[in-house]
Amino acid sequence: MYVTIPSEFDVEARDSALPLCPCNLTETRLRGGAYLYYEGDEVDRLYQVKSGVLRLTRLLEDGRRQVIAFGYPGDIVGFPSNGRHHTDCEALTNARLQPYRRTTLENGGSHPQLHHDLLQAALREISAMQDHFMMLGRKSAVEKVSSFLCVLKDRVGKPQGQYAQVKLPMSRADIADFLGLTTETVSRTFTQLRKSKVIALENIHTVIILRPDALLALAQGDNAAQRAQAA
Amino acid sequence: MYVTIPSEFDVEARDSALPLCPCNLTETRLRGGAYLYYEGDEVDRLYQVKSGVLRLTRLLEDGRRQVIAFGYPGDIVGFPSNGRHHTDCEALTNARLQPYRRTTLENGGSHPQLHHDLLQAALREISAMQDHFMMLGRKSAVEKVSSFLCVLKDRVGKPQGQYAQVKLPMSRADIADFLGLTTETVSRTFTQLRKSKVIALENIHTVIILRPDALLALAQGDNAAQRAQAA
DNA sequence: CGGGTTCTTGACTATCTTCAACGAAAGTGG
DNA sequence: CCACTTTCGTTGAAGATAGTCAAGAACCCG
Repeated sequence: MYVTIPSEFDVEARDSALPLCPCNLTETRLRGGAYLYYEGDEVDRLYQVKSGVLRLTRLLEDGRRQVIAFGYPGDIVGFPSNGRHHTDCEALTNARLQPYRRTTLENGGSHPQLHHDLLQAALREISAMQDHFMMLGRKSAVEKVSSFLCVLKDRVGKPQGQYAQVKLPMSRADIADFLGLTTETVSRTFTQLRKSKVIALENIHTVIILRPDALLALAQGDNAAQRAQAA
Repeated sequence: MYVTIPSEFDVEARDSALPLCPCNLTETRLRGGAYLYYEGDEVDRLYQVKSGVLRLTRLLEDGRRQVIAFGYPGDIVGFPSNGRHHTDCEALTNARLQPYRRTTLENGGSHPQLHHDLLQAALREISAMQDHFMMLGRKSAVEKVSSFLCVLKDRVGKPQGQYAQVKLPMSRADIADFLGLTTETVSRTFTQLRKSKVIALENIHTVIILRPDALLALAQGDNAAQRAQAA
């Protein structure tokens, strides 16, 4: 999952559910905290998340970390480059995964439909990552955090009374490393959104979206919304 | 082209030259300043850059811009998502391009080898973009600019006496929008590198790399290098 | 319950941006 | 070809945003 602003051109083709799966392999299960693969590992399988949440990370020698993506249900993780994984992948919660052979992606073979679908998933991945560039390069802390919550609301928000509830299985540090911020800034931004009644925190890992419209405005850098909120 | 730190795992498979091309279509030529496609256009062809430099951009409603990538010789641009382009693409210089049919990427058809190569290019694109995330999210201005120059030196640097020369066909604003900075910061960082004799500017669009080792150290956030340079 | 981790908050600082001015370069039209 | 205009790049000063360092609170887990 990347933080993408659904563009006008995608409205048609939103993959709301999980397609794929004329399955050749049986489901993989992973416990929260377990690693699915490490950077440098030879790629044997790709996986589509069926339930649970994964976290893909890369490290710099000096310890700086970037969370590349979170893997939510429907997402496909493990695309190879030169046959290898280029991130670490950890399960943040218990997770169920549908594996696909790397050869199905790369050669197709006996599964032309699946081959095609995996390729399309890779292409959508490229486009989604481009959106994420915009976020990392050009958005403020408030915009980043608000965008993040908006995307999660749309993808995995659950109705909770008249509001939407979003569970955050990842730590503040994970969110920070995903958005290019520090944990302190993420924490402060949550506080700020909470104080301005845009969200509420049911507990540390559960957010209630009180004013989705305001959150969206903040996500898109609406300056009026920023000022109203500061007051 | 993204700013990627060539990882230890890629050393094997560096595609130094341009492979591909068991060509089905004839070369396209583009004048500097001309657009190859716009965001939202239906994708008909992908293109491999044979000469010249392209610039891929996305815009936000409020005018903020992100340069997604520069297309240098060997790079492939125009990967579709849901059949459409998700960036604008402009030629920064006159350019020659090898077109490939979108159907060759998506269906293969009569060109299985080409189909495979295009797919591999898409997968390498994903990995390179992941590197670039790290840059946008976690690097300082000096690290970003130094990394950028290092990558260009390795990809398109020309020997100039005992030094390497790098041409920058793009504007400072393009570099800034690529690295997530402002033009002022890019300009100041160039000045800083110039004053510390790591680089020299032959003219505004031509950089001489005087101390590649120092540049690399700065690119990787070597703090000793930073301090030495500040002094 | 206790110890360790994670989250929040505060005070301070650094980095980068913003705003503004100026000079250099490049494009335009007589 | 030269003057004029416009764009682009550089520099300075001031300000804002996010980062750092540090401490305390909340949470988690055995």
